[in-house]
Amino acid sequence: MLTQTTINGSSRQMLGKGVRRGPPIDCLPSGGSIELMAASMSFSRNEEIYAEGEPADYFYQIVSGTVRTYKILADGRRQIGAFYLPGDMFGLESAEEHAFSAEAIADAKVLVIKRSAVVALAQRDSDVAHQLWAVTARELQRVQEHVLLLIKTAQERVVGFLLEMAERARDDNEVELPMSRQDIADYLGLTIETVSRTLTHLATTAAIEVPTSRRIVLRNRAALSRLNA
Amino acid sequence: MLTQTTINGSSRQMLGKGVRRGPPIDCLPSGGSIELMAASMSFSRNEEIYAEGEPADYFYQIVSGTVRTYKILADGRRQIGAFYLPGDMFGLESAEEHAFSAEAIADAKVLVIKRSAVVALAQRDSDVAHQLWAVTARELQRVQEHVLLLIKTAQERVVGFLLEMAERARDDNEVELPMSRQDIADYLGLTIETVSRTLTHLATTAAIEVPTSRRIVLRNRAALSRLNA
DNA sequence: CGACCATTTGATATGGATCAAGCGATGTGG
DNA sequence: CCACATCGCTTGATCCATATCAAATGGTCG
Repeated sequence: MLTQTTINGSSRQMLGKGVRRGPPIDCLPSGGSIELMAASMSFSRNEEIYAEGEPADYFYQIVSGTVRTYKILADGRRQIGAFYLPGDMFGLESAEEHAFSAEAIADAKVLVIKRSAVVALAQRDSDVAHQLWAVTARELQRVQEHVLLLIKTAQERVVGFLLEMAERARDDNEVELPMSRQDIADYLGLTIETVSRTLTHLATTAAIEVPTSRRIVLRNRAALSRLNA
Repeated sequence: MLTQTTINGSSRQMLGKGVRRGPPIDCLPSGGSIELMAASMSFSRNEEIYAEGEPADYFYQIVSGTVRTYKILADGRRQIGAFYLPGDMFGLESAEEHAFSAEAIADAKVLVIKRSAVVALAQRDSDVAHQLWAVTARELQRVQEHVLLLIKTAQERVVGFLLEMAERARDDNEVELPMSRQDIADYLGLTIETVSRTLTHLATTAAIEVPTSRRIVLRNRAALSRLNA
């Protein structure tokens, strides 16, 4: 369990769009396996899934749509921690409370699992425990790569982002971006203008093609990899 | 087990300074608890503990000294991932192989535990499994805070670094820095000059005092916190 | 004492931010 | 169905924080 396939196979009982801040009711049969405890929830564009500082009582896995996690700094700057795509799990970052807020970027369907149930199951089933650890370790690795992105030049960051998204996409030469330029900028620690200019520049050098602002075709992987430092 | 106190209490069998790349021999009694499986190793200043890409067969915990983990980018830039102080565990970041290299900053004594032994124990003992997860989750949180540092201004980064170090020190108003300015710069994604100038500036404004280059006294926490954004 | 290394300080250059305006797509009301 | 407002994105001009290049200072060890 806790893997994409297993959990994905269990979607049922939509709690319905528009249910906000209302974590799933405990009305599901608490069978012996995790999937029986998962509830599906839907969130519309820009709807909050949870807020920073809230008790982290649930784990989440994306069924469809995209989610961003973020933090607002004291001076209003927003840092996006991650983008989560279908199959990705999120919300298990912290201990007692969420370190980041989470919002749907586009309408999203999400599986929600009670944290305590998973933890309890993990206590009995060492496989579950191991997977819990593995998911967290993978997330750790992702954040470490994010750190490496943030020390690079603007061009390297944008290229790194495109390559990352391409890797996660079906066709890894064409990326459909669910997020806005502002989201990308806040993820990369750049301004929207710099992101835009960089994309334009990459298109000028024929490394990429931008048929529509949300769709990017990687034309020259070699060149991009080179620019990735 | 896996906690600082338990493991710390078990240091024995120094494999000796100068043993390089030689993970501990499996000569220790593999009793039922982790501490019986821990070997102590010593590393001198700048000595490599493990390299990026090596199989991650061991977990480490610092007994004394300081360790830095880092990555060298293609163009020679070095990014420091973390500084580990006595009591801290490291090396459990990744799955199969180390994502970062690790070096002793100052002569260090480190407890080394076979990864497979811990994992095996975790399979039987759910407490161990839970702690394994907890340590990884805490590390994840630390890296997330590092990300937040990296999007800030130079002054905010330096102040954030000082506050972080102060928090980890005994006397949280006086910090003894085991690492060089270059290490700090590579941790913060700045140049050595900018770090130096920023410290000088903070000293000028009486927020800190720098009796020697490796010792920093926090004079005005309120001012520092304000500068931390 | 003299050499070496870490750190600081100074002068200048530059990448990306900021401020500002234009453009194209999408949607809304008349 | 068209006029217009809105929103997301791009493009342009200028500014500034930090990098870069260079040199001076200070501390440590043989």
